[in-house]
Amino acid sequence: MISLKVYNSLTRNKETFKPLVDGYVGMYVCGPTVSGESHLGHARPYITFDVVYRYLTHLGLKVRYVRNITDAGHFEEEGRVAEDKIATKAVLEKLEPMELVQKYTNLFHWAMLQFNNIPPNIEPTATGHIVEQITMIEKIIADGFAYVVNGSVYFDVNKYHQVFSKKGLPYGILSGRNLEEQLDTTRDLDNQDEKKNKADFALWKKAPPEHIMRWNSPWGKGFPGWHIECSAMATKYLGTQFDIHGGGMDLQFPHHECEIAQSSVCNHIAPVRYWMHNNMITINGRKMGKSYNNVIKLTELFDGTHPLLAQAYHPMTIRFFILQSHYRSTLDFSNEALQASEKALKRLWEAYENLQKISVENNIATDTALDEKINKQIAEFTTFIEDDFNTAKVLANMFEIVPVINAIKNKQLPVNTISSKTIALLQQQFKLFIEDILGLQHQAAHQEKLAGILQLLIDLRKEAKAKKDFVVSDKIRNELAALGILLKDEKDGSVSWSFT
RNA sequence: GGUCCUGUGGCCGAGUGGCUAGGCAGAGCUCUGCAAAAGCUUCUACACCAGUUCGAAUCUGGUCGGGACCUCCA
Repeated sequence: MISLKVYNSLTRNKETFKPLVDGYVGMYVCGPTVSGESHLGHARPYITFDVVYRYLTHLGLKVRYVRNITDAGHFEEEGRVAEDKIATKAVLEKLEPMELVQKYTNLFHWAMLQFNNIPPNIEPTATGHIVEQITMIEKIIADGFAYVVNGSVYFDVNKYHQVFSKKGLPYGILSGRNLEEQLDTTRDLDNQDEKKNKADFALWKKAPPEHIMRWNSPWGKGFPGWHIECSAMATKYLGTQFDIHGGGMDLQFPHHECEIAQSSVCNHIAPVRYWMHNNMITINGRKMGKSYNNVIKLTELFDGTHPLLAQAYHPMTIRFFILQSHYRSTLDFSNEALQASEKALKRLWEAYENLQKISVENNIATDTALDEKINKQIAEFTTFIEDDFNTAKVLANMFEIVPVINAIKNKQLPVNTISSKTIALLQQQFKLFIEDILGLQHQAAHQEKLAGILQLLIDLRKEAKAKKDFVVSDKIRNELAALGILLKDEKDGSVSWSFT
């Protein structure tokens, strides 16, 4: 029996999670558009849903986690004919579109690895599923919910709304919008004229001659519309209805709303049971996004090259920073906040390492009140994570336990203050939550420090050699060798080192 | 114009009717050759106004501020 509660954007309620098929979970998360580098904002959904994936897996569920790669940019730019984002940039950078796509896909994968995100089980690409998308569009046309104009195909939102409202699936069910109330942003665009109604959205777009990415279709050469890829790939790999669909809140409308419409027409069933949306990362209170020109790229974050950054931040610091807030709240970025996270994570990690070193004997607690309190706090790890993944509260509880761990380690508290049973439980639960569920990992940032330490030893050895104190110089070299570090006196007088 | 979210102490950020959030920063103490670390103690809060209530940061109404979406966007 699962007692996990998740907030469902569709019902705007926390609901007890119940998989469609006992023991299995289908989860689809909107992946990146690989037309550029990922920024801090992008880190959030993938870390958030990584924790979701990890926790569901921990519950013993067999999760199929699908996260797409959008490698066919397709959107409209104001005042111009439809054009392909990726193709445009490719020209600027003098790259093949697929070369560009590969470059940013690789970079994305690298960043995900840095964050210790577990790769999805299936990572389908939009360009690899053109056939499925065309098939889906054909079905929608056959059912009368889409129309062809001049080589493009549009979804008939009004008709959908009329027919599917009766089935409890009005257009706007997810985002809570009324078609009539929307701001009229229609401008004098060629392709806007093609639409019967301004709310209609493209399923397939005719490719203008300069458009590099193009595929044959029953309607001529073109490329898929904005929203169809996710519907096609989710259906293919997770079935006509699946458990969880995740993504950023900014995708709720129109992207996810359109997915519901397309899939409902095609498969005669609403596609998703639980819609989960993470909130935005803001900077000076404003959403981080390309259009606001306020993004901090992940590479800039990791090496500290952005003007707003006082230093480089380790990916684990970013992960921790994100997990310290609830995923449905906005999270405001600042240098100060990241520095706080860096220190906090260090404190947590050191306590965790100290904890694992405490040897468990067979004590009975001398302070039963404290012992009980800690047991309660451990139990709450589960309570909190099951309350819509409240990672902030899980971490807060851990920090409440940290002083006790440190005090025992420093012998400021005797080890038998709390029972050995409690210590063993602590060791096990800290490991489970910190490493397995929150996915925090030991920082590899020590590498730089190690280099500094070795340089110091090399300098000390050099001084000893200069004084012909070979006892000391040999001691340094030999003991380092015993530790697996080889010092090499180069011909030019410099000293290098390597691991043996 | 519509839909929705939000306003917590120096900073970040939990919390949704009574009970310590937590982290970072600040102060004091203990420990300490010095420093650091660590432990203990501690100061700054719940935008404003009104209402409901025995009791509100938490519910209701209003005011003001910030934001998201309605266009690609995590």
